[in-house]
Parts: sequence; structure tokens; C-alpha cells
Amino acid sequence: MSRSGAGKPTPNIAAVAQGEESPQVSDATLCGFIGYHMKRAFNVVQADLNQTLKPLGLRMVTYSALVLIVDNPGLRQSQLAAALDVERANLVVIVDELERRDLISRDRVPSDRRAYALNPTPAGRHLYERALEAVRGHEARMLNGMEEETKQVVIRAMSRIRRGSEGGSRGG
Amino acid sequence: MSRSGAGKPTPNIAAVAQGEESPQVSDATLCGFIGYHMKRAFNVVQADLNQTLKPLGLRMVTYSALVLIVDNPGLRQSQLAAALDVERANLVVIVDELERRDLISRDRVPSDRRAYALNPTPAGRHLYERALEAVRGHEARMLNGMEEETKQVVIRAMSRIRRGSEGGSRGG
DNA sequence: TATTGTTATACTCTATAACTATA
DNA sequence: TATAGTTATAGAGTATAACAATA
Repeated sequence: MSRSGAGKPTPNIAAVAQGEESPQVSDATLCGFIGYHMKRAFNVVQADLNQTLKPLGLRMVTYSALVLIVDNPGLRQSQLAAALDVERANLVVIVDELERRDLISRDRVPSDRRAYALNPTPAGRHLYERALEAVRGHEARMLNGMEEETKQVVIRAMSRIRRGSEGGSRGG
Repeated sequence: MSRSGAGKPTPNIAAVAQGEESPQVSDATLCGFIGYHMKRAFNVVQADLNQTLKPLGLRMVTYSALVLIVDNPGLRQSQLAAALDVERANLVVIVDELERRDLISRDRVPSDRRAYALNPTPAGRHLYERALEAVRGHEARMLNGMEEETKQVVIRAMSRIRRGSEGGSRGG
């Protein structure tokens, strides 16, 4: 109740002093939470990454899948699903997409005829290289000369938050 | 081509040595990117936050909206949409949800009869307090005794990444 | 003519259940 | 019976176009 108790219906300080847009809203409370900053920052990163990958015909998840398949040739879909933290059911269309573009192949595993081994094609390996280069540029843009030590602190903090959800008292 | 070139179809080292699950997949390349760590960590934070808010009948976005309305009583929907970075169209159902639960009220603005001023009800203010307490607990769980200095470094880094998208050479 | 709130719609992402073929 | 891959589907989240009321 601190908004000048006169009778005149003050039309909101924020609404008055706007020259172009209207971001005169205080998010001070939310700024007290690290999760809020993580979300806002990640939104920016995600948007830029998707723009970066669009010319290559990749999305964030198809890019991640391609990288993991090149780095772990022969892995099975269920392993990839676990690594990407997506449901097996949802991984199917992702792998479909990569296979349709001849970036990877689904190869029957002789020892377990239920499973498919995922392997990159030469085209897949080539796109992998191009995508990595593009994403390196994206990261450089996002970090914009951030000190290496700061980066490492952030990575350690993120890893710690992620690991915290895995139970276990074994320190890393 | 480093997988023991014998004829025997080696069934993938990862697939062999699994005791319980199958996370024997290397994500070393992706780990070189800070964005990857941000995503993985934020997934954990988001999941835990939603679990934290569920008993209060709130989702991340309705919680954020409630906080901004309590902290900025009288703000208009378009301002809230801008602050939350969601489309006005999508904000409608969010505000509907809060209004239906009598946590906020939509009050006609006399000076601009197109707009609604959003104000918290006493119930809204009460839930705000309960939600903040719950989220403080959530953050403490996520950060698990992280040093204050580390937290500040992370927040500054996140802010910098977010701000980087706003153009401008004025350093902060 | 532009803006606020609104409706309708579509597209992506994600989560779940159930099916098939193998084990 | 359990598992790998698949299908279908439903629920969120998000983005766009168009409309009525008002400026």
C-alpha cells in the first residue's frame, strides 16, 4: 500500500515512464534464486543453438544424438536414450530422422536380434565435424570472452547440481 | 575403426560389462560445452522445482507469475508477459488459473479500459509466502552447501550470458 | 492505425501404455 | 517373464493469426 495514497488512480509508475517497451517490472525476488538465472540464461543459449544448427538441418536433440553416435559407434538405442535422458519411445523418431538423412545406420546386432547398433555414416561423420565447429562458434558467442577459470567454476557447479540428484555420498 | 578388427562380432564393450543399467556411453565431447552442462543441470532443477510446487498447486510458470504480481501489484498482463518472456496469448490461461483460484484479481484500469491491472488477493499473498519458503528449500537441496562465492560467480555468469543477447557494448 | 486482452490453432516436446519380436 | 524397439496417444509448452474493444 505504498503507492501514494491519494484518490487519483495513479496509472502505475512502470506504465508511465516507458519510452519503447515495458520491462519496468521488478524481478528482484526471483533473482534471489540461482534456478531463475539458469532458466533465463539457458533460454538464450537454447534459442541461439537452434538457430546455429538450423542451417545444418539439426535440432538440439538430433545434434546431441549424432555426437553420441559418432563418439560411441555401435551403441544401442536404449543406451542412447539413457544417455540423452529421453524415453526410448521418443528416441525412435530422432533416430528415424538421422537414418532418413543417411547420417547413421541401424545395424542388427547378431548376438541380440532385438537390438540395433547405431553407427555413423561418412556423411554423418562429416556433419558431426561441421556441427561441432558451428557449436564452438555458438559457445564463443554466448560466453563472449569469459575467463577460463569462471567457465570451469560454472561447469563444476552445474555438474554438482546434476550429480546431487543421483543420491550417493561418494564425493566426486 | 578401432574395434579389434577380427571377424568375431564383438558385442560392444559397453553392452558386456553392465551390471545394472547401461550408462557406459561417453559424452566427453558434449561435456566440452558449457551449454550441455547447463541443460543437464537445469533439467534436474526444473524437475525438482515442479515436484516442490505440486503440493501448492503451482507450476513453475504460475509460481513465477504469482511472485511478479505480488512484487509488482497493479501490473498489466502485457507487462507480465514481457517479464516472463511468454506470449500474451499464452499468459491468458496462466492468469485464468491464478484468478480461478482467487490468488489474484483482474481489475479494470480506469485510465485505459483495454487493460487489466493484476493484483494479489490475501490468499495469493499467503501462497506466495508458502511458495517462497518451499522454493528456498528446493534451492538449498539443489545447491547442497555450495559456497556463497561460487553461487555468485554462477549468477554473474548466467546474467552475462543472458545479457549478451541484448546487444549493446555497455559493460555491466 | 495501433494496442490489450482474447480465442483458436498448430507444432514441438515429453510421458505412458500397449504391441511385436526376440531373449 | 523380461527386454529392445515400436506405435499410438495425451499432455504440456510455445508460437502465430485473427478478432473485439479501446486508444
